Amino acid sequence: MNIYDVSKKAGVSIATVSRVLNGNSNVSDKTRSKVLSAIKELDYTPNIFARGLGLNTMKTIGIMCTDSSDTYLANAVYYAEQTLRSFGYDALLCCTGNDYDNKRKYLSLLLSKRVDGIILVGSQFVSSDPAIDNTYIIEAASEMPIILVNGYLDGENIYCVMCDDRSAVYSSTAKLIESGVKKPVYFYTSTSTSGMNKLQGFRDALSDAGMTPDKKQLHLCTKNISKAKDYLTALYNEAFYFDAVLASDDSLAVGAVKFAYEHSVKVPDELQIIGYNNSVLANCTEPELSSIDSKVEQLSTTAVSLLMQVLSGNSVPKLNTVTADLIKRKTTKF
Amino acid sequence: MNIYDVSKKAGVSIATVSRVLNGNSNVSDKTRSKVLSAIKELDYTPNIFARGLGLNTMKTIGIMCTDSSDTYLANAVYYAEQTLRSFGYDALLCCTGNDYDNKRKYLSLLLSKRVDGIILVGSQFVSSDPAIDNTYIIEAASEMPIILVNGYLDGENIYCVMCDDRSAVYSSTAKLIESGVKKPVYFYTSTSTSGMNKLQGFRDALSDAGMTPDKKQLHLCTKNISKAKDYLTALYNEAFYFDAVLASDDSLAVGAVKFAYEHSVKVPDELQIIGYNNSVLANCTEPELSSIDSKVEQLSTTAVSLLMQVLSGNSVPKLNTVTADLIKRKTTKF
DNA sequence: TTAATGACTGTAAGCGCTTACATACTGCAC
DNA sequence: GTGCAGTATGTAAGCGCTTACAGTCATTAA
Repeated sequence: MNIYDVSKKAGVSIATVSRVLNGNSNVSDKTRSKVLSAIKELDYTPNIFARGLGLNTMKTIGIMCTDSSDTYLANAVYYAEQTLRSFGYDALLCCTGNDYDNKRKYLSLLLSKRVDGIILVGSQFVSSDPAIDNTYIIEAASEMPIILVNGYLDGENIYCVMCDDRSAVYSSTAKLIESGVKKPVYFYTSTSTSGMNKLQGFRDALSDAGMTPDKKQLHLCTKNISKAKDYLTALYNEAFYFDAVLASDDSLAVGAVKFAYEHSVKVPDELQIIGYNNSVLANCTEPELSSIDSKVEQLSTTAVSLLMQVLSGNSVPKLNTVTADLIKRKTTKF
Repeated sequence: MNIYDVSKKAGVSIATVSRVLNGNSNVSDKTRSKVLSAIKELDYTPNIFARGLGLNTMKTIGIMCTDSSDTYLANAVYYAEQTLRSFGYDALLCCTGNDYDNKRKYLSLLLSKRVDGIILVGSQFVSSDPAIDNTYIIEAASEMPIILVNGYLDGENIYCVMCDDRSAVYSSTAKLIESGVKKPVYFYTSTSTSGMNKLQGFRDALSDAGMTPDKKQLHLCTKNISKAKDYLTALYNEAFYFDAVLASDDSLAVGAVKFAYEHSVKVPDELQIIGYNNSVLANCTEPELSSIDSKVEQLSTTAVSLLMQVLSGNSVPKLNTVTADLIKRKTTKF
C-alpha cells in the first residue's frame, strides 16, 4: 500500500497524490476530492520514512533530561511534550542520568536520529565547574538548534530559557532576614549555572545585610528528604544555631520540616523554611511549605515556542528569562 | 556525506560499508578496519530515514500515558524509557490527557509514525465502563504489538502487565479489620480495570468480614489532596463515623492525613490510613504514610521486556502479574 | 588438472516519497 | 488564427540505504 496504489485508484499520477497530501495549491478541486476519496477507501497512510528521506525531517524534537521521574523534571517534560504536540511535533524522550559520559553519548545519539532540534531540560546539563567540559553541547548545536531549559551556555545556535533564580532567592532570603532571621541555612543540589545563581542570591542577600555565612550554613546535598533532615539534625546536635532553611528543591525543605517535627522545633516561629519549585510536596507537609515557584510550565512552553521560531527561520533572543514567585504558605512568618 | 562517500574513501563498495555498519559477518578484518577508519575520518553517521525506509523500522517505541507529570506515571514512563534504551530502542512520548477522543487520535497518530510497538502506561486507557469503547486499541494492535501497563484488555497482539491490585487491597483491608477497624472509607480514582480490581478487593474484604459498606464509604474522586480532605471533613461534620481510609492513590491518603491533623484526629490510633503507589508523597507527611507499593519499576521493565520478546517473534503470556506489597509506615497500627 | 566449495566483495534493484521540470490544456487579447 | 500566460497534471530523477544475486578468488577434494 503506497502512494502508487492511491494514484492508480484515483486515476492520477503519484505527484498529484503527493501534492494533495502536502496541501499544495495547484490541484483542481475535482482531482483533489478524487484523491482524497481514494486515500480514504484504501485507508492509506504515507510512509513516514520515505517522507523523511525526501524532506529530511521527521518533525520530532529530542527532549533530554537527567531523570524524568523527578517531580520537577517530570513537569518540565510534560509541558514540553504538550506544547510540541500542539505544534505538530513529536517528542523523543531521553533520560541520561547524571553521568557526564552518558550525557555526551545520548546527545550524539539523538543527533544521529536526525531530530529537528533538542531541548535540554533541567540545569544538570551545563556545569559552571571549570573541570566539566560543556563543548559537547556547543558542537552538537552546529547540527541543530539546542534549547536549554533552566541552564545557560553561550554558543552558536544555543538558546536559553532561565528562571531569575538569583533574584528569587535573594528576595526570599532578604524577607527572611527582615523577619528577624539571623542564621539561615542554604541547601543546594547542583553546581549548574542555575544552582550557582541561586546560591549567589543567598550569599548576596546575606552580605547586603552585613552577614557573613558560616561554612555550615551552605550545604551541597542530593535531592533527598532524609539527607536534609540528617544534616540539620547533625547541626542541631552540635548546637549550631540556625533559624531558617532555604533549599533549592522542595524535597530538602520537606526534610527540614521533618527535622523540626522530630525535635519539636516550632515552624515558623523558631524555624522558617522555604523550598524551591513549588511542587506537590509543598502541599503535603504540615505546616504546608512556602516555596519558590520556578514556573516550570512557562519555562517549558517558552522553550518550545523559541525552538519553533528558530526552526522557521526567525531570529530570537539567546537568553530569555522567566520570573519566579515566592508562594507563601505556612512555613514562613511573612 | 553518505554511504557512497565512505565507500569511495575506503575503496570498497557501498554494500561492504553497509555490511560493516550492520555487523554482518562476511567481511574480512582488513576490509572492516579500512571501512571503520573511513567512517571515523569522515565522521559519518548513517541517515536514519533511508535506513528506516529499507528496514521499515525506526527502533522506536511509543509510550502513551494520560499525564506524565503525575508522580506515578512519571515513574512508569521513566523506567520504561530506561529499559527501552538498554535494548537500543528510542521512546516517543505521547501524553493524551483523559479525553477519550484524544486517546484515539494519538494512538492512530503513533501508528502512522510507524513505531515498532506501543506501551500504554497507566490504567486510564482501558475502561471497564461498558459505555466506553475499547476497540480502538484492539484495532491498533492489528498493526503492531501493544502492551498495557496496569490495564487489561483481551485481544490479538495485546499483552498486559498488571499488579495484583485486588489481593493487595484485599489483604490490606483485611489487616485493617483485624486491627479493629469497623468503618473504613475507600477512595477510588478511576473505573479502569485496575481501579475496579482494587475496589473489588476492598468490597470482598468487607463482605468476608461480614460487613456491608455504606455508600458513603466508597468515594470516587480525582487525584487531589484537598478533594479527599474535603470529603472526609464533610463526613466528619455530619458525624458519619469512620476509622480508616484506604486510597487508590497516595495523594488522597495525604489528604486524609491532613484532615486528621486539622481535626486533631489521632493517626493511627483513631484513624488508620493506607495509600497506594508508595510514592515520594508517602515520606512527606507526619506521620509517614503506609502505602501499597504497586511496583512501578517492575511493571515497566516487565512491559518492555515482553515487548522485546514479541518483537523478536517469541511467544509470551498475554497476562503477566506483579505482586504488590504493603509498605508499613506510621499511619497503620500493625 | 579440474571442479567444487566457501569466503569475500561488488552490482544494481528496489524501498515510497518529494519535487524540478516538462507537458498539456484553457482562456483571452490581439 | 496566433501567441501567451496561467493552471493543472505527469514524468522521472533523486534521497541514502539494504540486500538478493552475481561475480571473483583462493583453497581443497577428486
